[in-house]
Amino acid sequence: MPENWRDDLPAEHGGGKRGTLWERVFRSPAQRARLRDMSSFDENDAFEGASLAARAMAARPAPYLDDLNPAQREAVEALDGPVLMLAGAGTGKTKALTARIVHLLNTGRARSNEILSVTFTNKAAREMKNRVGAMLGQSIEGMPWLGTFHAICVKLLRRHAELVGLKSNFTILDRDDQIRLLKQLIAAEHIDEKRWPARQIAALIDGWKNRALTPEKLPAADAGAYNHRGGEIYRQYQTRLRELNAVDFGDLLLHMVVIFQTHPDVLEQYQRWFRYVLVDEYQDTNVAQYLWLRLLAGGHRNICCVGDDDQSIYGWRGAEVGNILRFEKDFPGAKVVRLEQNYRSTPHILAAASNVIRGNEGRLGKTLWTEAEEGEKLRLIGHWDGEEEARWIGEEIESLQGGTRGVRPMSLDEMAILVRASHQMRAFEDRFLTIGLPYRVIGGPRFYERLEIRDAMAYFRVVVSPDDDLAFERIVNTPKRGLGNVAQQKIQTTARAHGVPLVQGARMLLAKKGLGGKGATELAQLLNGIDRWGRMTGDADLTHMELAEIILDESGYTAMWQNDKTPEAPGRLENLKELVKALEQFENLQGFLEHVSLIMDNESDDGGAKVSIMTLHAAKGLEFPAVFLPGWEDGLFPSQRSMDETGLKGLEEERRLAYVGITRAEELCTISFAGNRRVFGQWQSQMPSRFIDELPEEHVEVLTPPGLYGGGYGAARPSAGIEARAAQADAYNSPGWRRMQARAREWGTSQPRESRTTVIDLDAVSSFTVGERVFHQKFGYGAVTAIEGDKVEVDFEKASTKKVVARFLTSPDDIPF
DNA sequence: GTGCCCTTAATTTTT
DNA sequence: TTAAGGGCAC
Repeated sequence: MPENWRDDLPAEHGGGKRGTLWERVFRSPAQRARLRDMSSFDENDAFEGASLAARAMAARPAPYLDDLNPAQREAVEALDGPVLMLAGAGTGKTKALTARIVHLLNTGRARSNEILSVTFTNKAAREMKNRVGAMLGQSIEGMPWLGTFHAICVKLLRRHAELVGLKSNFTILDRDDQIRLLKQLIAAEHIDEKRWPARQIAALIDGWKNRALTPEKLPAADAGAYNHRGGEIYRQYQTRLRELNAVDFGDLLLHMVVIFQTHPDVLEQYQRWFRYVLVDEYQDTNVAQYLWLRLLAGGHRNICCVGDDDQSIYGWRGAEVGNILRFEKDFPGAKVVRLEQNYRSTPHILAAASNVIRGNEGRLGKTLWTEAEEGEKLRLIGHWDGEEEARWIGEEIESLQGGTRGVRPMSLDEMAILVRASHQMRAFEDRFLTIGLPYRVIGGPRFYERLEIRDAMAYFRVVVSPDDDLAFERIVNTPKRGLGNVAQQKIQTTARAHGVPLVQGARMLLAKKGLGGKGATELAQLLNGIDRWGRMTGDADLTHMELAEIILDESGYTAMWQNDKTPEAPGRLENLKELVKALEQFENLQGFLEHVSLIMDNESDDGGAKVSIMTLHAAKGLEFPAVFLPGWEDGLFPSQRSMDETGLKGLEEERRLAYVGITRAEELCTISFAGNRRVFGQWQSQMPSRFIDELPEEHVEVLTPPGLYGGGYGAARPSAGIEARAAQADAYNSPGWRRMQARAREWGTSQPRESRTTVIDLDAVSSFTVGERVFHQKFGYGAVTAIEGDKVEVDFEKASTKKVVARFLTSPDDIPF
């Protein structure tokens, strides 16, 4: 594999090997093109890229420019030097970005393999490739350096792996592998995994890598995290990864940054090769990505970053809004172009979104405008509880299908429900199942993250590279082979003692009869299988799909699910079939694995119109004629946790999330909240989201909440416990209640005149002091011993010391007896 | 070694 | 409430 790497680079740097084998194996050009697009090493790209550029140049006139509005055109034509394209929601960002690539080719500034364009998701990369192809009027070949940060870093790192102590065929670990590895290290360090979960250190390490911190550079404060062992575990983890010849996702970037920083010659090469750099969704870059970009663009400064500071919603996973806010300082003399003409939403929707986002400090600032007709105002409605909200939205969706209230009839495909947290989806799914409304959930566990798929892939991994220890560990006792903890321990010990991979260790263990009975027989059989399947990879008479099936059948994996009687089993078998089908598009198992470790998405849909349900995060970049935004309640949205953990910063990110939500809507946007909601099985009263106050009234229509006037209002009320009664006293003084009242007066609409809604003032209950006496429904009385964000450690009188969420604690004084 | 029960905790998630 | 993971008993 590594010998192909030069082909992505300009001819003077190598290349030359033309794909003879390639052509022999794949007869149709279309098939070759598809494969090239998917596999990670692109033979011929340099060659085809150059010819594509040449052809593009021949077509001098630039009709794609005529399609652009003045701002877009300005951003497209400013080819040299740093450019920041501030692209508001729905302002034709991708169009401008693709036009810019085409323009670079068309003017002969760069050949297609000299342009580095990075995105965050594979989906975005795919779309860009397609659109560049469409604009050029030919297929998508020849943009070898258009891809995600991670995909591009894999390609680069494979070439320079030895500079960071890896071999170029390193494997990429996913989250599961990462956790498994860390658990081993934690156990070896005799750290109590219950008190210090592996997930926690994994999150810390991810965070450090996002900030481009190697173990050596880790500040003392960080190293002291995780019970003073964080830095040490991190160091061990990195060492272990090197031993395994593996990297995690964070490493892909981190290693490249380190290489660029410590090998100026390498960096210089790439600075010359990538004559133009383009970055999509710049507001989502983390420190490592930022450094990587700054290093690469450091010479010529031909960097164009596209983004929208108002849509930065990934701070919790390391994104730094600061990167985009600071752009002009980082690149003095940068040209900043604002795309403000919106082609998506009505004026009402834009006005509402703008007014909400105005509440944030330190924005770069944009004013979205549109030529669209006025359309419907946003609609706001309150409900008694979450179930009623789901019921109402279900009915509303059905009436929208037929056309209602002056809105044209809409297909279910044109409607979406966007929630803050995925647990909110349940109410809708339940409801829609009962009324038979077709829906699809977007996001959620991805195809390649499913248990059976990961197991199957672990089998493939072991077959392709028998020293993949993590994969071997995963499948050694799946299906059950009588190789439990003890047997696995023995294999580990033997392998460690001889410094060999587990598969070999297992062999040695068998050879010296270190394992008896059923386990020994089964293990021998498995090892034989791995051997045999491995040899079959070279068998010309066997397609890799057939091989995959053989592996899954002979290993007993398929049988395991066939014998499984749980309701999920048939679905899992179905998924396995799909997996084998997916293999078809690849040259061999190896190529497939390579691809899959980076590309974890799969959207299969059986057609038919459906309402989409997804989180606000998943909705970024999408648009729908009709959007429902349920659950606008303080604590849920904005999320209490977000505010507790990061304070104002968190609140502002939540506000951006609100902005993203509203701006997904093209024609109709409906916001709703519920007065009561079941949270962790307990009824809780909610107050309307503070973001509702930020909606400009002249653009909002308040719908009369029907449920609040019909009979059974009191009857439907869930039984109020002590907590609820305690809070009732304060209900009429709570900010939420006052807000509702004020609203109703102001807007002259009929908000509930009388409500038995019991509102707990969340601000009041979450502030405790050390030493304070508190009450917990389950554990009784206790004294606060420590406070950590929204978690409070309490020494309970009738139970041990526990960490509990502050929300579940009350001050004893509040409870009227 | 497997299976069941109990404890525990509970946003957002791409690569 | 529910889901997942760990510990314990068979």
